[in-house]
Amino acid sequence: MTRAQARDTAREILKIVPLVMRTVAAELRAAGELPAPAHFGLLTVLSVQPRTLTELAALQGVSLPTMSNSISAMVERGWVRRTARTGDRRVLTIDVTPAGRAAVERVGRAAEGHLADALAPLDASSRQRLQGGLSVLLRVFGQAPGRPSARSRPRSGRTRAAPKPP
Amino acid sequence: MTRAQARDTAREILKIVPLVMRTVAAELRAAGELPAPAHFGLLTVLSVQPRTLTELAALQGVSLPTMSNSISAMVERGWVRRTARTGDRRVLTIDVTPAGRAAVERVGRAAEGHLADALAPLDASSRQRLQGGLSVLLRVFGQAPGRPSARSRPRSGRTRAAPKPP
DNA sequence: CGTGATAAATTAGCCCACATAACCATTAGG
DNA sequence: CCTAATGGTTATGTGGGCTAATTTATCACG
Repeated sequence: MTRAQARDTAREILKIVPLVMRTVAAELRAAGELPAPAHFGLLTVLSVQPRTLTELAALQGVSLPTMSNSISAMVERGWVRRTARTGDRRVLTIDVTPAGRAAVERVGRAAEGHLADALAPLDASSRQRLQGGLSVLLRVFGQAPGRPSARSRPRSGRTRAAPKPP
Repeated sequence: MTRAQARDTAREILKIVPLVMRTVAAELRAAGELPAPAHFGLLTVLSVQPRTLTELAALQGVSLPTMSNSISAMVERGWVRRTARTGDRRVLTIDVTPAGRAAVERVGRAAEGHLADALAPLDASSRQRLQGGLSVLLRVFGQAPGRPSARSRPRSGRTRAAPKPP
């Protein structure tokens, strides 16, 4: 892809993606599935197999605190569980509950119901173009590129002022 | 498009679009262009021609208060201006300042720079699929569907009975 | 020509997603 | 042991989105 093509495509993405995002979010909101837009991908990932928090954060391209908070919210909704099933007691394994699987089903159907009206009039050619484009997007953005920073705090070890004896 | 196809596509969109959104937002944030993801489309729309707040809200598919706040933020950044140039003194016309046009240029270039690395390895076929898919998305989500928002408040003149029950 | 409905925009109050910085708890290794 | 590294959580801030309520201006009409 040439530079000029990359630029045009970048601008297209900047223009279109937020629009799609808002539309989908609004539809889910209207369907009473408030907290879905960001949690849906998470649930589908976890449906494949349980993961640790760090894995999830890397897969979704968000920071660890963000993922921790998202998981907390989903735990409160009863969609996932935090369990410590490895030998290392630091790591938590997140897995989906039956309620979580049901939620994926439900949100998927809600989204379908609302998007179908917009998508239905597409002819076969357009549908193929859309799905082809989506698959390319998945390949390009598939797993959180570009945030190599995460784990490299200097932290000179002198931070410990008041130790806390239990 | 069949029902089943619509459902699959809807799920794809739910899975991919937030990913793309986050990635792009993170890149712009890292580039020091914090407030861009949602404002970029706005600036490009306004670059074509000035608009009123209500028009903008409808075009972008957001509520009027949201648009008002976004515009306020952009006014503070010096990217757009609010002027009252119509006969109707209720309506404000929003137009882009030279600084706003420069910002579009700059953000476009920043996004290009960061997306180019991801997009460049695509072959011609993938690029065409991507752009084809984007154009379909634009057609489908092009202008805020779904929010007919039939504001049918049960009108009752000046009733102000219980505004804030704690 | 008032008066009440409607329309355009703003303000106030809330929620969610994301980020950093700082912290606690555990493990690894000299 | 003691120190560094690793996995998660808490604290705090920012921004975009919403609804409800308010303000200001225009319009329809008896």
